[in-house]
Amino acid sequence: MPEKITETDLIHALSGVFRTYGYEGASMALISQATGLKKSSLYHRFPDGKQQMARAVAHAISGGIEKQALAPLNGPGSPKARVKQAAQRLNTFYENGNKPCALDTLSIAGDQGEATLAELRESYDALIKGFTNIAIEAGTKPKAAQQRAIRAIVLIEGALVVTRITGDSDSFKRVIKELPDLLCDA
Amino acid sequence: MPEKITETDLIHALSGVFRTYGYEGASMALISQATGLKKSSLYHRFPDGKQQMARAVAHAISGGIEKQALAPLNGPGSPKARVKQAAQRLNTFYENGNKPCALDTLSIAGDQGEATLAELRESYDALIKGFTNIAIEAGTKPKAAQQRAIRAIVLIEGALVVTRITGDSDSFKRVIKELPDLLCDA
DNA sequence: GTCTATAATATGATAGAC
DNA sequence: GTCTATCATATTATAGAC
Repeated sequence: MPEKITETDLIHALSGVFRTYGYEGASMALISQATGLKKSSLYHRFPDGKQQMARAVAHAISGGIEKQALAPLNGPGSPKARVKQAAQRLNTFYENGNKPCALDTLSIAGDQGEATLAELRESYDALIKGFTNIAIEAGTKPKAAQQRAIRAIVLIEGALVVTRITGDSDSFKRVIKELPDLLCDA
Repeated sequence: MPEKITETDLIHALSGVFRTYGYEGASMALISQATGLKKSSLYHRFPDGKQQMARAVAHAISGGIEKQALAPLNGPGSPKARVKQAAQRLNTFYENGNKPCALDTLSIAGDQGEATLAELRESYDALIKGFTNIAIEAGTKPKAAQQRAIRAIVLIEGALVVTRITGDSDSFKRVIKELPDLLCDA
């Protein structure tokens, strides 16, 4: 008797496929393989098909960034120590730079739909917000703090692209390492 | 009577489609529309089909980066002034940050083939080489110069991703503006 | 909730006329 | 060199059994 796969595991598997192959590259065949569910079962869970799956992934990521990756930013310790912890979680989330970011691969022109793109923008905003606040707390003026936050995301996304091209995750490791100073130093 | 479209125009149109939609998203229908050639005509020019088209685009870009975008780096003027000119050409090439980079969209997992990926890596190497040399000429030690070059590419690629997500090209403009100092300052 | 089977369409690719 | 017409396959999606 087939068991019901949990929503969490399902979204995680979907996330892996969409992040790795992008929206157009993530065929139902690949998705079926990655989730262990037949196509018809996937349509039972997501009646609107691939677009709804991508939307769910983007939504889960936007929530996960706030509640998982950036959680340490609101915890105890100095701002720099908290950024260090968040950076480590980001490092895990991106598998040392070897797993693409959905903000990149899912935002490429295609049929993913405006709702998914809106969710991606929310993820971006959540990151900006988290990074900006910690930079402010570390003593940077709001406007400059936001510039630092944007710069942090630019560096993360760029390093992930470079890692994908070169196969060398050094630049990503470097960005993760520099993140605390980038956001908190005077 | 149908005229023969030039190789240059053809590659340029192909480049636009692949950069915008990625390899999987660049369907033959889209390619046909963008080039003005029917699918069979495209197969006449590229007997190996889509993979060969992507390869040709990646190859043209790797050549174009050296001979077009980075040409000012070997011209007259101070290192910083030369970088400024190259940055302007890159700004044009990326259409103020609104056109994706092939290194990003064409490197996403799919059927593009190893040859295309190898060409992308050559493009990356050409950029690294050009940026590293000018940084050395500006007085930076080779090892540090290469780190600056990598950082420059990370920033460019990251800013293009952020611009695609937000629709705001400010971060890309900023990177273009900062490029001379980034590569040449002490 | 998952499955097998099937449908309708889009896809990459080819044959042959002009 | 480009075209129309066609092919085989892969694609997204649905119907209905268990």
